[in-house]
Amino acid sequence: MDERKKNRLKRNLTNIIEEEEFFELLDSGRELRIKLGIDPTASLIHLGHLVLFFKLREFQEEGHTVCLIIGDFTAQIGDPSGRISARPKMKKEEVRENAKNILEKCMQFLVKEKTKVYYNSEWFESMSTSELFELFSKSTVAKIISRDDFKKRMEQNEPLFVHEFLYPFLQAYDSVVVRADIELGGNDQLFNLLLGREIMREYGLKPQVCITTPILEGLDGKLKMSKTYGNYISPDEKAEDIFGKLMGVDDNLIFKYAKLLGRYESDDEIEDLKKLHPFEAKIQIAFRITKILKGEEEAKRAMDWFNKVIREREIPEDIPEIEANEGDILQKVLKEKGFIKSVSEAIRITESGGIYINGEQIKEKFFQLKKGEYRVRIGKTKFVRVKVK
RNA sequence: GGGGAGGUGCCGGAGCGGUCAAACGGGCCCGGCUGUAAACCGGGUGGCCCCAGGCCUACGGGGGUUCAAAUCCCUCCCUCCCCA
Repeated sequence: MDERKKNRLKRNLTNIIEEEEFFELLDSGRELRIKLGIDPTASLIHLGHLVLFFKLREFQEEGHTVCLIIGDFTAQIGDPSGRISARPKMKKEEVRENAKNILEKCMQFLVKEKTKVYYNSEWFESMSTSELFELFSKSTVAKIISRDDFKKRMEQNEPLFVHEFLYPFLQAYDSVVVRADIELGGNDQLFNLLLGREIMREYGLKPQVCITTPILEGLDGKLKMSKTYGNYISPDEKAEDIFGKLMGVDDNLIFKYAKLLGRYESDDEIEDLKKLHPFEAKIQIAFRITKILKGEEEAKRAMDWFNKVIREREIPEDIPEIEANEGDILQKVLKEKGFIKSVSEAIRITESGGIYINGEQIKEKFFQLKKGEYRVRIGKTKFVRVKVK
């Protein structure tokens, strides 16, 4: 395999264990099996997942096969990686439903013919207790608790449940079942991946190579992007929201987004972006990522929307319309129609100057509607047309 | 099995008989500024009532003491630590 291709596969990886083995595999000319496990703990995917999918896709483009493991069994246990508290256990039906959605979404970014899908309930549901204990006997307690996040939990007197403690074994066993050549994961998965390597060896298999991608920080700029933290961008969202949220990413962090999600050829391009005015750079990156997710047309529309609605504060044409009667209180109408969650909230927003009628800020806590048509803005991004009879 | 600590709003974390819809921080919302839904600054942040005021629900669950409880007592559930 030529250097350029190798470098592409190697780009954006934080760990390759072991690098020598990695290149040996690539040079072998074999069609490799690249494993990625996803626990369907939520039914959506976000940019954090996409970092992984984009990497997998690069392997597929070189002719390799992706072994996608839907952790429908492990989702019920909950991966403790990087978490300070235990994940609530999930119901089977919920997991099944999530699994279906997740899979569908994954496939939008992967090459179908080069993807093998496995559900780990296939082997764990029917595993006998003796087989299970056989698996647990392959490593030691000392080894497992040496994990950083486990140590932290214990130091901070946070509960660490036994099922969480055992989780890594199950993930490792997945690798045994699918005979992975390489397992990909986020950087915080490194421990789990490495255990897979060891466990495979214990089962007499050739140990997998472990590769990791950087953790993508969410919109808050601090925590890992995830659904539970609510700091995510999902490709399912409207182009406008994706674009807008990207524009809200911290000026410095956006370059990481560009690097991991922008599908640039090399880091030189990222360096060039950094030379631009921060705003200009962010616009370009937001556009590029939105385009990758939603296509050029929608990306253009989103950028246009951003310029008009957010920057110029124009009221968009295409807004929801509701009806009201003369004499109704605007704030109450907005609550009833679901634009604001409570009347108290509506009044609060009014008091802080967040409600505009036809472009003019209103001050009345109880704004009485007269006949006519009003274009109402609530805060920066919510609009309604109110028709009063 | 024994001993100790603790469970508070979206989250972290004060409060330990009234002045508590609950300090402080984070998050979120609104506003200002601007180059953006960045950064920074200011304000707000249970619900209901046309609301400078009033009412209703809230401090793990249930019960009790008291004019009055997040704060005291009983009981149940949950977590952490130490010893065995």
